Amino acid sequence: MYRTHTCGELRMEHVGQAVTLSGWVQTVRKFGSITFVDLRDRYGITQLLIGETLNDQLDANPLGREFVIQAKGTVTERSNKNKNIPTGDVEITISEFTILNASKTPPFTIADDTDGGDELRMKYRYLDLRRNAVKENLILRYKVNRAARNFLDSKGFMDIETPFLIKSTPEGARDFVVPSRMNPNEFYALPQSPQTFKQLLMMSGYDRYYQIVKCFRDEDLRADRQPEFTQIDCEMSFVDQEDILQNFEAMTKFIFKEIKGIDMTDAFPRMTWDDAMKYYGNDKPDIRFEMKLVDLTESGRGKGFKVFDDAELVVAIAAKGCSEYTRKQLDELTDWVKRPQIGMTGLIHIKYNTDGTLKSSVDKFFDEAALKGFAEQCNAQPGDLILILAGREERTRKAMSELRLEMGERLGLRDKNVFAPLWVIDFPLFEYSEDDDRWFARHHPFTSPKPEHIALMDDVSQYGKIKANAYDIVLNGTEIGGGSIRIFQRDLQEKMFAALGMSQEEAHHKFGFLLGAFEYGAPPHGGIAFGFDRLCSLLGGSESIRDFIAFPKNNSGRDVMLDAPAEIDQTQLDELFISLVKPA
RNA sequence: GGAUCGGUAGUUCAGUUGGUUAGAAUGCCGCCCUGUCACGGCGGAGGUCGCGGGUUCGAGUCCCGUCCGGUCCGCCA
Repeated sequence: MYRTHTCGELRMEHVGQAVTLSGWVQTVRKFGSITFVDLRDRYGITQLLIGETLNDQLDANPLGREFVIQAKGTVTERSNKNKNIPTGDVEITISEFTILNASKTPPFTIADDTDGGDELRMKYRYLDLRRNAVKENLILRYKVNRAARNFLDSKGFMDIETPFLIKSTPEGARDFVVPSRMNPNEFYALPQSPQTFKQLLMMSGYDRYYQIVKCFRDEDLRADRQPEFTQIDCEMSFVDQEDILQNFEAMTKFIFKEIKGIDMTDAFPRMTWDDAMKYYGNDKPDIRFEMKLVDLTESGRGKGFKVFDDAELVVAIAAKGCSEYTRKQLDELTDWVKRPQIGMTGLIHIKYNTDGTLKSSVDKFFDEAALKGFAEQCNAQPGDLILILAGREERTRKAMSELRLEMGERLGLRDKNVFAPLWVIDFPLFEYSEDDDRWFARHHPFTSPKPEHIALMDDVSQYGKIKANAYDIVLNGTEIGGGSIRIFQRDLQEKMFAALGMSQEEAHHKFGFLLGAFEYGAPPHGGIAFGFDRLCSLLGGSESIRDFIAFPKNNSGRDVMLDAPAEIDQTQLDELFISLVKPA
């Protein structure tokens, strides 16, 4: 038997017991004839006391960091207790120890405050995973997983697996593809989500389905995006949008209660997509703070200020208590909006001084009364700073959305420990792409239009006005989930494909299985999918989902530990009838 | 595809307008130490300054290219 206890469980009540522990050497502290060893495993750290009688063995086989050892001894009360660790009242007086495996000196210290940089920790991820900080994140992930399953199980949802080797779909993200050896020159695709399968399961009568499942999208990465990621994927039959919102609001509350002990008693606020865009400039508002966007396009015109007169959009925010900003701070903000990622040409400010006077960078064009008018529109108070951007509508709204978040950050209004959920509803069904000169499904092609908007589908000029029964759940400015009520009638689905520029033949070729299924009794249904990794990172207070994935990939989609992706043998290529073309 | 920041000892970093032998902390090795828990004391080893080219009497430092990593834009139904 390698161990009788773990390194995290011995207490005063165990004093006198003979125990055997196995684990990793965290540190060795030698004092001449006695030696202290901190022994670590997943459960904690226990101090070993190696006395004089074992000195010869210790001298012959010195212990180093990360050696795996087994130690036998007696639980003893410490003379000097350590209040910082749960096992700090006791130590094990060792009578016998065995080195099970030696270790090289690790490239970085396995400690809460490691000295290792990201790159090194990723290369030696198996060592990084020994660290408390990372371990706690994986434990959190496991707990969120359990909580979601417990909730869904209790509501009668059934976990059903769906295949990973499927067919490439035309819309959406780029697919990862897998060549088929048995079907030369043909490829599987890895699922971007189990979307069509879960709909088919509804048609098969499994009216409450869920899966915590990997999805794959071959797009460029970010701190919160991985090429393979995990969704809590759900679908329900015989439900309308309200049923789904209620059910998954309850699930979110359950998870917060289980994981954070937070009671979210109030109903989640709901905001239409139109309002989200208007007041926050994006479809995932961070509502931990107000600072809403105010449209000054009309009121700014006609005063001879060319920047406003020529702008498609003039938009402002009022930053609370920032009227004392210095020239330097304002210049810095101006540089911030001029960065290529934001792409504005300038920033206009109005200081609403505490004495009630107004001072702006455009005094030449706007008198005190006009400035006061702006201030009133922005609901600004003396002491506030009004920031204004003007230009092309889409870019300007986006830039102001970013500036709002930046100001929120600077003013400390984005507290990680405050959780502000909301539903964004009534998304547009379609989105126009200038590049492709055609309409795309904003959510996906299976999303149902609002019934009262179905008639508009006959007129392309009205496409922009059609709203969908689609919804996102947003937490602190991050989309943590989204879904829709689906189309379940063949004719409407065909209409949808047609609207997306797909010929009847093409639609049948790509989605014939789904259209066919609609003809054999498809129930009304809808669902939602939560971004599991993001949810975990939010609950764990981190910006990066990589911290919550045991073996994540880097920015370039590489696994630096495995050094994947990698070339494959010519034999393998031959089997797959694949020949390679060198990139230009 | 683009922007931006970084790459110097095992590790985390410093390194001035280009100028003597490239430093610190920590880790590692050796010796000492019976109550430490960030142990302590003394001593020691440890460098292809990412790589290639250029400018210069002289490059860690300046220029060009390239590779690697972080963050972001585009992209991600």
